[in-house]
Amino acid sequence: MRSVVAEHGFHGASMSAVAREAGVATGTAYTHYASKDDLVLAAYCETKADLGRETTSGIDPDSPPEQRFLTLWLAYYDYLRRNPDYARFLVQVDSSPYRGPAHAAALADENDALMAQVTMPDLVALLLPLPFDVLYDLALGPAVRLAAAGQDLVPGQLEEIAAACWRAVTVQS
Amino acid sequence: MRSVVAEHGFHGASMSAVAREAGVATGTAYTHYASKDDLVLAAYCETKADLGRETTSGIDPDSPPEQRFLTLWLAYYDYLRRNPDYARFLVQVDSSPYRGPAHAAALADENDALMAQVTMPDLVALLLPLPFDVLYDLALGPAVRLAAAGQDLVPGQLEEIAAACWRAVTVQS
DNA sequence: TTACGCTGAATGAACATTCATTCAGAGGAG
DNA sequence: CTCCTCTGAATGAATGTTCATTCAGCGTAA
Repeated sequence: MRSVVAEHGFHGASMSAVAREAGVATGTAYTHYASKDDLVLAAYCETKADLGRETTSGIDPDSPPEQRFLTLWLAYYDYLRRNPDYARFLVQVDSSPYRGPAHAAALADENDALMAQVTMPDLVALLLPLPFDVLYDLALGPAVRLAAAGQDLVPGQLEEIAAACWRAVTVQS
Repeated sequence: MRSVVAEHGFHGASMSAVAREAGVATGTAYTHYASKDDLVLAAYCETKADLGRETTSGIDPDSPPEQRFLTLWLAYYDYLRRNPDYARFLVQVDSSPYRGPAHAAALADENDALMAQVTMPDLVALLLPLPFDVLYDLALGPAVRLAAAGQDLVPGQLEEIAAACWRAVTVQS
């Protein structure tokens, strides 16, 4: 599902196309998922969970909030740059009507390593008083979209952009 | 088309739904547009053209580049905040497979007031050497997505975010 | 043998597109 | 003015296609 949506959008992501890509028969999808929506949501949750796990594991919990954010941002970009289909899938879900249900399902999953990171009080204290979705869009959203665009950036640029994202969502001292 | 896509996504945007929203019969759409894709592209071009025109008219060409950018950014947000359907439509096109054709069609339209603004040499000299799409995503993309989210921001926050966008796409002195 | 997951053709709903038909109104003749 | 004809945009039911979903049956493992 992630590959087909990444390549052809939700338009071109028929269940038969998804099953073909997965190397199984059309009906097999329905032995694992109740419906197409269910499959989309499951793919979203799985992707977000993997992403959260992979990108938070290398963060030193004792470093200052800005440092933790920058490490997370770069890990986000790096993981999605290596899995561009995931990035393109996430971007499309997040700007479609699946966005609401998908976020709800992802939160319900819990065990979210990313959530644990971004709700640490010393970091929260620095954030602008905006809804979580808006903060995400401004802070980590650019990493996802940059990776989805498939544009290679030199390391120095990446860090500049990550720093700009940090400034965008924190109160300026 | 813009309203229906904004509300229900490309999924829910059947030609009959679009025609109903427009208050005409299904077939009438085809007396004006060759196909559904043609209608989507036309809606995108029209929206982008309106947006460019409305948001660049108040810019003082003699002010410094950063000032011009900030004025443009705030006008962008303001116009789309007043037309949230446009914002939601643009966001969905820009992360779908329509993105490529839509950008090509919008550029072919020319007469683009926005293009004239962002290709002024004194501004270009300050920008990071990145593809135009990437710069747009980092610089004005947040204004579109913020407006699409429908979140009201206090003026001070807006200007902070606009400034962060400027820093994200320009070389840091 | 049973049990079970996988298969892919079959099904009916929904879709984009077409086209025979309608009809408001423009324009010319008387 | 009235009457008649013509025009072409608008109509919406009909068409053929594609889709999500189902299910009877197949192969395999125990």
